[in-house]
Amino acid sequence: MVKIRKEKIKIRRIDYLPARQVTFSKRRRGIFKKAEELSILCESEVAVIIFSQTGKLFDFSSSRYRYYCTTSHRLLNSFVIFLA
Amino acid sequence: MVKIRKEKIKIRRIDYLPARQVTFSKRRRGIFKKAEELSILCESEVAVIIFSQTGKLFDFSSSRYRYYCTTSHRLLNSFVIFLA
DNA sequence: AACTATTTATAAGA
DNA sequence: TTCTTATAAATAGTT
Repeated sequence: MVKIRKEKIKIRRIDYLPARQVTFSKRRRGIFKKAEELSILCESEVAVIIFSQTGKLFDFSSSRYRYYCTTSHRLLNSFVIFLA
Repeated sequence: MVKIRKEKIKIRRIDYLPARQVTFSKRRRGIFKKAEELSILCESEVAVIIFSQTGKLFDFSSSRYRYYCTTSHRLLNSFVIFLA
């Protein structure tokens, strides 16, 4: 039996770590999907860069161009370049 | 009277320019909203970079760090940097 | 990972 | 560009 959500969630930090991790995973996939759809529907270039709280990098790019995304974990430093 | 959508849209290029522009505007806002929500809910850093078909840059970043996003319109060249 | 009621996004119009 | 509204899609909470 599935317990039902009765009201909208508040957009604030999810304190409980396991729930936060699950939401991170679900919504990250959601954004990447939206990004890909936008790029196809509107023939545009879309890139998404996400750092988890632990500094892990997740990225998506629709680019047909040369594309580079990297991170130095310790420095939480990243960059993305598109080149036509 | 609002005409009703009867079925799901296909994810393919929208040929009719005005419709493509409207969709671009709506979905761009949607992604930025999702990006902000993810960053708050999961205390993560999220950046989104979008080029319209005409090369105009739209960007969002949740970063609390130093952040830079730029484009050379003519070259369709962009980069983003996060620095902790 | 799967389920599902509810919320949210959004396509087509106005 | 903003508002409307019905439908599609995302997703929170749980299993």
